[in-house]
Amino acid sequence: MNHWLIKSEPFVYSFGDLQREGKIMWDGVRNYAARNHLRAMKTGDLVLFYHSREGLEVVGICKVEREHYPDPTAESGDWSVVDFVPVKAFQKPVSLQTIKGIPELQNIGLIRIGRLSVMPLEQSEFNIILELGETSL
DNA sequence: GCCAACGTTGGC
DNA sequence: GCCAACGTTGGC
Repeated sequence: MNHWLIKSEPFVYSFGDLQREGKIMWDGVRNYAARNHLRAMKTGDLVLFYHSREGLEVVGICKVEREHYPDPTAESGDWSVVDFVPVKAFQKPVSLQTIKGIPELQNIGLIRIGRLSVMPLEQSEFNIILELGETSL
């Protein structure tokens, strides 16, 4: 089982939207690094959901329900989507500021590669963020 | 609104 | 195949 973190602008699509709708096809990724991470996701992998631009915090957990398939919104190029379903919202959102203050989290993509929208996490990193969010599976 | 970081494009 | 110019993302 692998662990991941995805970013979304909440005014475009929020974790609350995912909870309401029950499922989302994660389309529109047009960055090769992010696409390759999508393709590496396996059914059941756990994914943290981060709100970018507004909120700036990890707000919930979702999981991969369907592994990658071609992005139907792509007019050209070789792009992929996966389907996510919500698992649970964090008891307490974990802010970017908090994450920046944790030495063990300095290597995550969220800190190191600001523009990356889909990134892998070590299990240890995933667990630390869950703890900070006062949330367990 | 600014700007740093990064990816992409296109001329050579 | 290099690299300058440009566009986009996203924190501040």
